[in-house]
Amino acid sequence: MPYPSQISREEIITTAIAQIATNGVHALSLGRLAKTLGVSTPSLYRHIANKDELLRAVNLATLERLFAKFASVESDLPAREKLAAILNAQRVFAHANPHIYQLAFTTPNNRPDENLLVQMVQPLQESIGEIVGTTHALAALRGAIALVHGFIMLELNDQLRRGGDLSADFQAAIEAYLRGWS
Amino acid sequence: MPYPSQISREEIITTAIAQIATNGVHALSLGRLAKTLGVSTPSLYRHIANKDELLRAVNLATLERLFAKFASVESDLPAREKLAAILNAQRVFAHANPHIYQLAFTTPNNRPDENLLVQMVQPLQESIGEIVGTTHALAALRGAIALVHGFIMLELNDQLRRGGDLSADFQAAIEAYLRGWS
DNA sequence: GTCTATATGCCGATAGAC
DNA sequence: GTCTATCGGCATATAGAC
Repeated sequence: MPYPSQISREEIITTAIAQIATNGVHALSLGRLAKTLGVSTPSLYRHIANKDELLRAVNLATLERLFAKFASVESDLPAREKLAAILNAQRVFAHANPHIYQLAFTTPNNRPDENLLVQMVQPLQESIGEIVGTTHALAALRGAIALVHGFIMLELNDQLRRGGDLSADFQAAIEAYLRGWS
Repeated sequence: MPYPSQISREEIITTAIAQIATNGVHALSLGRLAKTLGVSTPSLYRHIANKDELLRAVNLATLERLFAKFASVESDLPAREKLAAILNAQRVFAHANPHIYQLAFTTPNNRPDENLLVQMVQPLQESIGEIVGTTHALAALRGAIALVHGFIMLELNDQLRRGGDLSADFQAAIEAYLRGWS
């Protein structure tokens, strides 16, 4: 038995996610990844095309996890509460997985499939539609996502440093935004 | 005249900005930068401490340029129009300088001085205060910046791909947000 | 104090043997 | 499907000429 290692693509992706999660994307090198898995660097290329393709797989896994959080929000809540719960779930997820979250939304190369994204925001769009009506649903949806994503990005990059209760400000901003559409 | 090159720190920063602006941060290497300037790589270290310090200088220049755009907005406009003009100026700047803009707001290492940022958003904060009152000024300011920054980030990373008029949606979202605070 | 020349040790990636 | 060997490029650092 000359080469007993027998590595799998899933293993590679999982380990890559773990390394990114702890120290950021820059901490992920194929050399370190291979060493952690107990194989040599070139062996990885039997399972992944290159580093970009690996990152694309990482981002797909991230979006599926976030999507699952959206889908698990109590579906028979009033539209406004359900919407608030979804938007809050995104922020909670981002704070629990800061490096992973930012990687998924800021790398233009590793963009996932469009259909997945549309499917992902489906629960969001439905709740928004109930509140603002179908005419302005897309604009209102884009603004809501922008508000949530922008707040998260500013927080994760330490750009909101003037004290106060950031969670309270987040809630207040969302409530104001939705009030404005009513 | 053995060493006629006579390079300056300003030249280095300006050239670095140009290289980042055309092809992104990843396109900036000190080797290429030195070659463009007609000197060897180690020569750069006489003017900059390292690459991170250079990027910090680049980001400072970016924020000063953006700050200038804010300050040049007609100051005797009604608060609401002035605020809309400032927020729109940020989006225009970001689209004109996508790589530079994202670098300035997404790298945790190269964060600029806090005082500068506070000073930068001064015109913004004043307009917001006039509209929503001083009690909620900070929360409203954070939400406004989050909405604008988030929309920009989603646009620049090609995450808003379902057609429609993105500029119109941007304006509508901001108007709704401000309405909600009134 | 400015430059050049040179060196170390990473990185992603490829070729070819087993 | 794994390995060894190797490539070019990268950031960084030091020695020494002028």
